[in-house]
Amino acid sequence: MKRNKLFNELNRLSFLEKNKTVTSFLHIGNRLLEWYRNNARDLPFRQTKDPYKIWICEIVFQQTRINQGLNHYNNFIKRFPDVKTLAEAEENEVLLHWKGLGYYSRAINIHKAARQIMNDYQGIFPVEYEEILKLKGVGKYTAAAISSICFGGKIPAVDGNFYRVLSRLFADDFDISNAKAFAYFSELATLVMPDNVGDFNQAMMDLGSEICKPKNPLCGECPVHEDCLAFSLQKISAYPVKTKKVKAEDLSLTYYFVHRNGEFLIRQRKDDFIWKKLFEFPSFLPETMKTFITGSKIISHKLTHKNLSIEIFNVEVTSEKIWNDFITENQYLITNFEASHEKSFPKPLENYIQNSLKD
DNA sequence: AACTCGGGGGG
DNA sequence: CCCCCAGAGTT
Repeated sequence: MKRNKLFNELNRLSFLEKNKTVTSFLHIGNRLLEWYRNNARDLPFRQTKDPYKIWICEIVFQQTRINQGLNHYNNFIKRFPDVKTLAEAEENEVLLHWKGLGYYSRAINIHKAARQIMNDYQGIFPVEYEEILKLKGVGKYTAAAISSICFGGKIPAVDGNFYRVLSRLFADDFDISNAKAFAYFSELATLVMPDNVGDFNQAMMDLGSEICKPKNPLCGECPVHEDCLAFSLQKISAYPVKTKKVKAEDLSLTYYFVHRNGEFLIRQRKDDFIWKKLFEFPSFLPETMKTFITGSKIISHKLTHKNLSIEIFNVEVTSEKIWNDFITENQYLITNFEASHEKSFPKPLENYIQNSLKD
């Protein structure tokens, strides 16, 4: 049997092996469905099965809380209502709509995938899980979500919510930072999963975010707390188990806010490292221009794996020749405060530009 | 299999 | 200060 094979492979005594008399947990999934029918969050992508909209919302909300991404999702759909519109747009405009949302490769990949759908699938969103999986930026979770919600696919959309809910339900100490966690909890999910997988997947998301929260879960309001082993053991806070910790490293950046008559210089980043293809200020200034520096400001900014210290020098260029030479030699772009709204900047630079207007 | 990619919010 | 979030791509 596939399940036992997986557990043996992992050399681990599962909850199921300790409780061989229990053969099915389907009633849990059914109770979640009933709860979902009465308690589903009212979200703009809940009234549709349009695979385009479900796809966009799944990408937007990867590693992103609903409240943080909701405006971005609505604006994105408003500007790019369908695959064709998105595919025909410029990459920079897609990035602009991602401004401030983070993980910018999502915007680059979403644009590539739109062109994939136009070129490889004649503009028709692929129906099969294996085909959906081929789209740039679409992994196993997102493919399962789209497949189940839009096309009746029977695949659990295992994400952080699944890890948390299932590990608590079964008081399962499988390490979610283990590379096999996805396979393991996918298998566990199938034991609970009813026939309506699309609603089940969304029910698990809502339960995870509204009830079975990482901290201070509302077990008293949980529709399945009577089936929850961690709850009955009063060990909720012990799950999920996660051993791997990533430490943030320190990183210093230097920028020069080079401006003259209300215009300032920018350039576009590469698609590697941080802030892929976002715009930034020059990070180098020749000796001859350093006499134009009038001051500097240090900004602290935290990323998930980096503590940034960004020093931004204010450079007010009073010589038109030096200004023009600097631009042509380095191929910088010229913008101003108004036009800069049309480009996507890293958050700390976006804030700097906003503040520079007040001065 | 491990590492990397943002920004925001909560305790 | 640390943790987490509707994960995926790269090495």
